[in-house]
Amino acid sequence: MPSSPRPNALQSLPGSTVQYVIDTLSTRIVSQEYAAEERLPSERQLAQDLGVARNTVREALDQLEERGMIRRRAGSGSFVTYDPTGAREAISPVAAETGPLQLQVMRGILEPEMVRLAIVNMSPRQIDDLSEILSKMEAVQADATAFVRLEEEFHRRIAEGTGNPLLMACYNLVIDARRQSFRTAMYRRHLTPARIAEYQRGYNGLFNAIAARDIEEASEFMKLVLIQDQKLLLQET
Amino acid sequence: MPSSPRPNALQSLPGSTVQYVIDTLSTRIVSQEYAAEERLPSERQLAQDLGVARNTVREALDQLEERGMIRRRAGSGSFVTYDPTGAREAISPVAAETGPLQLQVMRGILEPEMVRLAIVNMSPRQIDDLSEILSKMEAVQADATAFVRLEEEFHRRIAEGTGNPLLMACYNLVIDARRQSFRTAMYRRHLTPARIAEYQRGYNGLFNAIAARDIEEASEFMKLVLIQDQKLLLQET
DNA sequence: TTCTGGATTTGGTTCAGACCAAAATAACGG
DNA sequence: CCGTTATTTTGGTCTGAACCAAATCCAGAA
Repeated sequence: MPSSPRPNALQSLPGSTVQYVIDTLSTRIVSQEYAAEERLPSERQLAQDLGVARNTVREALDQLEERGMIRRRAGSGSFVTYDPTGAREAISPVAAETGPLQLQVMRGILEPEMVRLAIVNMSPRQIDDLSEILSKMEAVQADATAFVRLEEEFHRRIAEGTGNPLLMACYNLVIDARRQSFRTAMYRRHLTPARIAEYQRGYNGLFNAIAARDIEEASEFMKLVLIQDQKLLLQET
Repeated sequence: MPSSPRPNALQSLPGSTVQYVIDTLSTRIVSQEYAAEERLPSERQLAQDLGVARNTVREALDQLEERGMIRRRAGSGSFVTYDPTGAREAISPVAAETGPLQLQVMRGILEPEMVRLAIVNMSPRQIDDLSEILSKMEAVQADATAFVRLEEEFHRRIAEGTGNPLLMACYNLVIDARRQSFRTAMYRRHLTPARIAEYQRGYNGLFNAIAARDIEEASEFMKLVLIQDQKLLLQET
């Protein structure tokens, strides 16, 4: 019985059948028929329900995944990652497929060298700007989200301080991935006031080293912050 | 008759069979086995030649199309749109404003670490592919442009070997900048056959170190190639 | 020769089925 | 009650086949 539960989708539409599945599913997601962060039916189930082949469902899910509406885990299922209520920022495809560990690896490569370059290139004015960011960071008590935003800005300023456009472009990708990681992995859960204070000490030391143009010290502090991030990462199961 | 011209691809590799087709075709394109702007064999033909299903060939072509290496016209065929001479490729804004020195700095940061990661992540198949590129590089006598293209492909494969999408994305920016730099600075002026031979020795050592999974050795060879590039750079006024 | 119309080739889409590997779940033994 | 093992579920990949529509090719008519 391969007949036709579905009226007809084989007409007129651009890339018709797959598009039909995409439209159907994305509508259900946006309308929260499939709630955020919850599982949607298995591919085989969807194929049967919609009266199409599993292949077709897969292709539709591929595109939804690229759009950042769902996330898939082999053996587990497909999950909605679309938050209709919240700030909907476009996530780059790279960020989406970068895991927390891969992010840490990349940061471990870039950041220590980046701060070295920044130190020998930053103008006093840029350092002043940095200190302003630091002040705001030190004012934060418990607002994890605000703190992470400021961290991001702090890092971005350091990248700018290198004066290397290629490095800045690369680091922007890293920042995107980091923001994405923060959203999905829910760092904030573990970013307690005590830990924030710990980070503040790290960044304070980092800034002082930069202001003093102490390259090795700054590089070490940069690694320290990275290690703190890693600890936070390991807190999660 | 559907048997196996190709040894076996059904093992272990991440997305293996499709990847095999992608690698095979992109290598042929880069090495100009399929000349620029010319037709490549039909999907059905390729499927038969490579011993895979047409579906698989299609998926590979999809990705090559996304990379901008080919263009397809229904009823007509698939055509190479990759110009190894670099005549009219869109240069990213970053590449445009990145200087040769800044490029070298960035490569110095990324490449030695990249090859480390690649060594512990590359599958034997990926290493085989790498050796194939190397062979083509060693066959080059005096064609500087072709050699640089192959270098680029060699590096790209190493970046892919890390399995880190974020790193790959970053390194793609580096490659763009490098290509741009090559065009403007006219490396080829100084890329004499003698120097090409020098590079070939460097890459040969690099590959052997990778194949032997000798991390430190590989990292050193990677730096060596970089230094050779720097020398070439200094030749220019 | 030129034009026209069908046959052929080529990419585009969908289907149905098979097998794999990772994850989750159930069953079992301590 | 917990830990371990077997089973099932789920996404991931590949195959082979069929049909469509756009381009192209080619033979026959004007």
